[in-house]
Amino acid sequence: MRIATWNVNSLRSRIDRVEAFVQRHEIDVLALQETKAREDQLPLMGLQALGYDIAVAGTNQWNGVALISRVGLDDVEVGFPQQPPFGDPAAAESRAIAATCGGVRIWSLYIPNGRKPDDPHYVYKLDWLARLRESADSWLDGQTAMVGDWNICPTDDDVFDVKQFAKSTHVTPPERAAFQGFLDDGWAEVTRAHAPGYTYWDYYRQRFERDRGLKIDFVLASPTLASRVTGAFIDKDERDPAQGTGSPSDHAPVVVDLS
DNA sequence: ATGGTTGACGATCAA
Repeated sequence: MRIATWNVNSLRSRIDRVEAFVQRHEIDVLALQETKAREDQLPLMGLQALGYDIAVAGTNQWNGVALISRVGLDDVEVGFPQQPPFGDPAAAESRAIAATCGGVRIWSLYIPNGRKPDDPHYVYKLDWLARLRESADSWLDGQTAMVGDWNICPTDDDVFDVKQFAKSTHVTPPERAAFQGFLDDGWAEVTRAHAPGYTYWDYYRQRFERDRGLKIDFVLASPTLASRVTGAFIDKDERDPAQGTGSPSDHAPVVVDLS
């Protein structure tokens, strides 16, 4: 089975790319983030015609997650819709959706960005991660994957220039500790060993062309699922403005193969 | 410190 995760930065504007991507790589399950639309706005007929079932969560233009599967899509669950403490409904919505696909429980996650370390959204990010970790502990026994945009660079190697991020989110010790907490609990990050390199490049300053990016998209697997991983790769072509139709997402998809 | 780019119920905000 082949699964993938992709922060698509608007599913409406990227639907042609998504359809081409799942066909090109014969993807069985695709987790999407930043879909940026309600389900009734999404042109999903093409994916359905290709044999995919679709589950969508999200109602605003910033967040939104989805799961697309051609190997079953059962027991769909929308997770962690709690309001942030400062009461910003836009930040609260639709950051997690789960389904069982081909016997694997898959969570598509869009961890809160945090904006700035002194912003209330940063507190919300850490709180959200703590809540996810609490729930995730009970999922370790199964064949479970938590995939998506974690908005954390776990190591200095995951940032093109650490000095430039001195006053930024994604690299602060509390964020890294939050990520490490999942690993301490027994989750395995299964993409890094097979697929080094960045997964995100900002749109401006020709960051992609100069390979000045971040590694923030990860697949965390429960022990039994991790033992099934045979490979992984980052589809950098999908981030290349010179390839495909229209502008690319600022993230590249990450693909993982399971035995 | 600022700017640069992209997307969306666009006249700014979020990333």
